[in-house]
Amino acid sequence: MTESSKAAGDEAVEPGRRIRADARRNEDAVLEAAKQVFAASGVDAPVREIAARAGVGVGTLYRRFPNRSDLVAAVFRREVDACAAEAAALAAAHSPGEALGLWLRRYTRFIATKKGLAAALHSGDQVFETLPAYFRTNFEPALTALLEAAAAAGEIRGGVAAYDLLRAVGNLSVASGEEGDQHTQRMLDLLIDGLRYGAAARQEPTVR
Amino acid sequence: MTESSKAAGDEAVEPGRRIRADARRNEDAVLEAAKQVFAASGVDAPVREIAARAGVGVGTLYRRFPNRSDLVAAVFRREVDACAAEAAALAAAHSPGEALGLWLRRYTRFIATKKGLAAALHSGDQVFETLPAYFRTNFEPALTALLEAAAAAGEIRGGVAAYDLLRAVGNLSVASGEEGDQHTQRMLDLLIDGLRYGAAARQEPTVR
Amino acid sequence: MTESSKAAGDEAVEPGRRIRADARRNEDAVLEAAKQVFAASGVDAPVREIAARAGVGVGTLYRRFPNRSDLVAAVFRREVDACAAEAAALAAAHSPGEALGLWLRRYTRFIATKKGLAAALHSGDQVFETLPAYFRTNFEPALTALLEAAAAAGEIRGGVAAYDLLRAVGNLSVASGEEGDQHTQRMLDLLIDGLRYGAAARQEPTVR
Amino acid sequence: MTESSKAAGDEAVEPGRRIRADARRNEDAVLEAAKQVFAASGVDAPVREIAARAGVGVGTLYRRFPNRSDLVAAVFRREVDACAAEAAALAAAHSPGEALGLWLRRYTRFIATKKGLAAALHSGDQVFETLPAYFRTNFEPALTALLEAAAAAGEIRGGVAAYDLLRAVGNLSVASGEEGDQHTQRMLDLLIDGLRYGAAARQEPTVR
DNA sequence: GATGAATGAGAGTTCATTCAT
DNA sequence: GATGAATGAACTCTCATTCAT
Repeated sequence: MTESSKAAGDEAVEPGRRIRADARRNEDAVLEAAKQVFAASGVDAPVREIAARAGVGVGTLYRRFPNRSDLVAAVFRREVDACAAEAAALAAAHSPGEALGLWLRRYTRFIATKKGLAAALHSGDQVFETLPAYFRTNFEPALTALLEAAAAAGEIRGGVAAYDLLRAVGNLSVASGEEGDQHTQRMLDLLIDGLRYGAAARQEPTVR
Repeated sequence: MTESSKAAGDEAVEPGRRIRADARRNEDAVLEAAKQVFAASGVDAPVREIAARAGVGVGTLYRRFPNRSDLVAAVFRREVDACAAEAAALAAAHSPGEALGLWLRRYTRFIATKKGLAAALHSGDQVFETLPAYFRTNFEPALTALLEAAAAAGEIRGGVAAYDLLRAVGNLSVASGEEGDQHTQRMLDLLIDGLRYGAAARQEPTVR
Repeated sequence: MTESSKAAGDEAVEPGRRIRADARRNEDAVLEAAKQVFAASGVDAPVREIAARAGVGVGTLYRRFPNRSDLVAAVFRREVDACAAEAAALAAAHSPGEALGLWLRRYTRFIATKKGLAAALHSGDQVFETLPAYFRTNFEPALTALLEAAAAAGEIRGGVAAYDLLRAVGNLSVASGEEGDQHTQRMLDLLIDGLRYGAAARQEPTVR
Repeated sequence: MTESSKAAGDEAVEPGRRIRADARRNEDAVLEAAKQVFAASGVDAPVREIAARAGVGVGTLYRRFPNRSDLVAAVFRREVDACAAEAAALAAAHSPGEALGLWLRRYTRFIATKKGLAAALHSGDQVFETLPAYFRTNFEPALTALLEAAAAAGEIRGGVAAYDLLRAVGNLSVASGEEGDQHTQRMLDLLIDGLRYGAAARQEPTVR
């Protein structure tokens, strides 16, 4: 691992700085706790509950996330990162078609969580404005890679725009809230079947 | 005791009852106020705000709606009633095709409000459990009537399930939240055009 | 006592209103408690402490005094009222000279309390802007009456401006903070002696 | 263990001691920062603000000043020292009369700051009990020297007690808070003029 | 020794809910 | 019955103080 990679996120800039061990641990704990609490009680859950679950004092939480929106945004980004990162992992461990299907299911679960944040995201808070772009910037390339691999392998048809699929699956997930996950799964399966349909016929380079 | 016909709704019947006039007035005022406040500030809005807008004391509000969920459910039902009732009115005043289009737009506005209640509806509160059934019981017949009339007039194709359409339009409305009403309108127009397509050809009994 | 006197402060405007019995009692209790707590712990004392001493919930306190400055101003006015009102009482019960001396001592104690509010009064809060005028409007006539009576009785010289004396005594009280009340008393006695000096020479017009 | 002479003033003397340079620097920085912050935000200003302005960690501040009162007292003493020290400097650089006037103005500014500390000084904290004596011990000789020099030069009358003048000017400054510095200046000028009055005539030994 | 991350008591403030009038 | 004053639990947020690094 060369120095050039990774760069200096926001530390290591000064040589004397370290201490980060426990600080980093705490930040992780807070984000994980916040994710869980947000999912269980909504983004308006008491700060204390998050702090308690993370095993830190409220002061620690406030130090890192002065506003609730900062915390919400951080949780959102963290989940986007985690979900997007799985695309590569799945691609490495499964056939292109399987990887695509598995990741879309994974993405479905991400959306389920995001639903909880929806109200907050539309609150007009400055902090949230960059989130949609973050969403697209991370998910579009990840899904595009999966789609292209599957298309190249002849497992699905080509010519499907990643963003369209992201939105479609997203809407599906949101809309089926009342029936729960099963409905979403059924619709998702249908969609994937749709992608598969005609895959052979379009084996040849597709021009759209 | 001749005044036994005092109606039966869900109270009265006994002779001693009167006061109904202002009591009913208060209840109406509270529901109307709650609808507005819920739309503006969400279902977690302060009770006081609702009471103030309704021009009653908080005590009065609590007397009729001991729990917030009672009030939320009552508002929901009231809006379902109002929206469903308009179907007949529109059918009487317009051509079948127009009536259908106008009512679907009206229904779209209902959904917009309902969106605000969504979070609460999924809170697990007992009071909310009967709401989906109430929704379907009222809307399905109303829309079915409109559809059948329009089909009979040859303005749209037949064979469309009212519930499917209710859900489809509902999902459309919810999913397009980010782009706003315009998006919903465009999609709704498209849908209605779809219904119109092939109307003539299917004039004869459709076999599916 | 005729109806015309006293007028309707801020109630009785509508016939149906009363309830005020306990509300008034609470307001008095809060003001009295605030006076004591401000004196003991300064105007930044915890709201809870004041509420507890008054025997009311914090909500009650907030209901009447949404901002701390509202409470501070109310306490100030209440003390001005009380102190000014004593002038007439003392005049009725004592000789003009005695009444003057006793009231100035009373005023000295008022200033001692006001000292605690001084910092707050200069905070720039809008609510405090009318206070100096309130101070002068109430105290100047009260002291003027005492001075004129004493001068008319030949007990002190005439020609002393009430406002000058108010400020002089005020400064005296403030400035002697370190030595405490005794110093203030000595200086006040001196001042009163000064008023008496030459009274005889001006005796002429005196009719007792 | 030959370093038994651990002691003397209150540190140093022993060979092992060093670090003094930066330790002293830190203490100075803290006191200077505290002076500014106290003046700007009062003596209840957050510790962090002082530490930040001083460029040290809060831990360092607490090491040297375990209690806030220690810091307040240290600032007070430091300002007394600084103000008193200027007397000699001014005497060396100006005529006796000028030096006196300049120093009294300087003292006026000291009082202005002290006003901010007044509330704290009366808090009953043990640490503050020695402060009045410290005040007098340092200022009285300094002003006495200035007065005597000016009297000897025939620029002012003799027989004025330094302490009386210190109190008089102090009270003037405090009492004129509402009108601001201009009032204080005018009164101070008047006072100095008063000292000058009759200076020549009293050149000879004054009998009081 | 210096640093600043962590802690948590405590203060302000809101608002659901009760209950005297 | 209606009203709204009173209550106090619950929340957010700040900051003095401690202590691991």
